[in-house]
Amino acid sequence: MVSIKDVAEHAGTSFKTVSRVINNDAGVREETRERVQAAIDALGYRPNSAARMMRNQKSGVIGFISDEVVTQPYAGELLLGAQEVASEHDKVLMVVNIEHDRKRQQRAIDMLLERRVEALVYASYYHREIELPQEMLQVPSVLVNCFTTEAVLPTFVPDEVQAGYDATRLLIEQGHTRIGMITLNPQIVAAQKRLEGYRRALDEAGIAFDAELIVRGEPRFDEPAESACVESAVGSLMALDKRPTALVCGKDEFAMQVYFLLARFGLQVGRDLAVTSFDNQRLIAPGLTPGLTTMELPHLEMGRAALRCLFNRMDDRSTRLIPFSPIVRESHRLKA
Amino acid sequence: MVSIKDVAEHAGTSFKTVSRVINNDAGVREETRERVQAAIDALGYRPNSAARMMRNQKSGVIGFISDEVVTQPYAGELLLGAQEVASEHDKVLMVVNIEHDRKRQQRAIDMLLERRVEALVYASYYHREIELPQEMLQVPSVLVNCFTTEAVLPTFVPDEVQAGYDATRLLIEQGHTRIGMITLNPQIVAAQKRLEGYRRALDEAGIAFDAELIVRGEPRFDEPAESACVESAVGSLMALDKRPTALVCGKDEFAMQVYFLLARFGLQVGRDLAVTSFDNQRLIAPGLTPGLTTMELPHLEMGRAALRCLFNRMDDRSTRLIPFSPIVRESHRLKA
DNA sequence: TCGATGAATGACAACGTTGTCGAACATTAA
DNA sequence: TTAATGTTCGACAACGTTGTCATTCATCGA
Repeated sequence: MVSIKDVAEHAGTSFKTVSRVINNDAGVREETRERVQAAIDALGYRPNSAARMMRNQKSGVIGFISDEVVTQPYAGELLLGAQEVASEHDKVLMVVNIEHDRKRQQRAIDMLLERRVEALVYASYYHREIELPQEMLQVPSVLVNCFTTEAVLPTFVPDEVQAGYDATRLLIEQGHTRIGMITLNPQIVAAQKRLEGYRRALDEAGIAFDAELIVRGEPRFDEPAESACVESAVGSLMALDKRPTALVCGKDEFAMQVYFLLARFGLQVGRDLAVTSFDNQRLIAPGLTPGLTTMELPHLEMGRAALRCLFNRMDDRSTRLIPFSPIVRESHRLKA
Repeated sequence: MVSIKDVAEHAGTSFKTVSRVINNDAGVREETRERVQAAIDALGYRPNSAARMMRNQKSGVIGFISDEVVTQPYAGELLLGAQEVASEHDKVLMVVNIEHDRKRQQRAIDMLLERRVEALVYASYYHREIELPQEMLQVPSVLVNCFTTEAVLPTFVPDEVQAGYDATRLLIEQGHTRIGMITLNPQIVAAQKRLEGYRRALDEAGIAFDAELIVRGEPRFDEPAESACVESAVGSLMALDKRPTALVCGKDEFAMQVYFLLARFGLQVGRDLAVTSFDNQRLIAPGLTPGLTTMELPHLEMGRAALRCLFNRMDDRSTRLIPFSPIVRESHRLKA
């Protein structure tokens, strides 16, 4: 590889002068600068970042550890937001997908620390508690879409309670009082907190909570995977004496299935049942008829916020709740 | 940061001996090795990869340039396959999303070359022709899911013709002879080649091609975005004197809409119309009833194959067609 | 003509590592 | 005992860069 010395020889200067030129340092005669620049272009010289890193003791790299952010639909936005802010600060992300694997996680962290990352981001694709790799305390770090029992790092998570509240409010405002909910696996944070938001919205509106209206759309971690879960959930709601007139779905996939399942009862979303949901999956939500009103997870914004935090050195250990965006289409209101 | 010299001092040896220990070089007395190891652990020493890179003239990094692989649903699998093979060879990927932006692309390439990547991967999220950044010829490179007019690099793309053929075959084998097709934007490769495969399957089965059965599900690049495109496509198919009994959909999203739209005509997928499609979007295909039979894009395999090619130094400029996987569910056959 | 001043440039060390070579020491054979 | 051999270890240079300091050279005022 061509080095600063080769350029110097070609330009007939000392290599230090070349260094000055590539760093735009003052104190180089214009004529010399041009001569050096010509040599750089002629030889196709590129500064060696490894050498720079050694001198400057800075890598310019931020480590991004994710369980499966990259492979999960829409969650990649998180990465996108992070990349955007990083590159504004002339940093690059080094992304490693560890796939929930302990060994890979350790290897990833070792590798990143050996590369002298200036900071670490740990991102989960779904909101959950994690066991913090202790090495993360050695460099400025943030958690995104995940958290630890005791808050030891700046943490950015979606505001699930608010989202549950908003999704329910949209229906209440349309006059509904019998509002069903198809929940996610109750062991995950989103399921619990969104239900909490749902109850808060009912309370506030003076609507009594009815446990019959809460049904599960997916199995618990310890239960066998079951494809018909949403089907039986919808079935049990429809079997009620007083059927719900509106439904909050735990995710857009549930909503999609609801659109289909309703047909069995001669019902239609948007005519007989109002629906809201969570995620705003681009593949599903806009393509349904009527378009699905859904709460979009703030992935992009979490990615951005986390990196801004790193650059602002706000290592205050606090947990920031990032709001969902309501994507209002038609499914939450009924047409006569 | 603690260096090899600090460790040496702590262990009472020369720093060269420490180097030998961390590299597992022969010729270190067991007792010395243990003493050094203890010092390493005590000080929390980690080798500085920048210094190693300088000495060894190797970065251990492979650059991965993508337009939007990360943000697009399922296409992240491509990245996953690449990462898998890379890490088998003790290399790390440095991923940069350039979002179809010329400047970002240039910045990304400069950055990667300055970091002395050992190879470059250029991946597009949808199969298309690209303009090759000339700098890619400076290091071993491969193209994934994209290609150049003149083949100058090893290229890995999905076998669209075969997929079109297979998707159609599945229906022909069920006895269908009136097979409609909802195509993607005809300006993209997938649309053209899959249609070619469709025609080949018909020819082979002795079924006459009928242009009326080919309708467009999405606008061309130069047309305004239109959400009702699939709707009118299905409408025109249903208005035919001889309606098709089977349908090949350009993507799972089309299929999803078809499931809904059919209801307007009192028809049902799986009873009145057999359907196949492309992509196997995890969010959609398994959740439809009946389950959608669809051709899965070989993203994972393309990622793997591309990196294997890099490691095998097979820079033969040839184009490798990677086969789709037929994901057979129920939608391609009709129940009485 | 001289020293003083400032601008332009170069010599050198250092960053942390590994390859090369030689030195020190122990062991073996004669 | 001596020489030969092998084992263990350290001194030194080099990788490509930038910061520090010194040197060269032209210019200027006295």
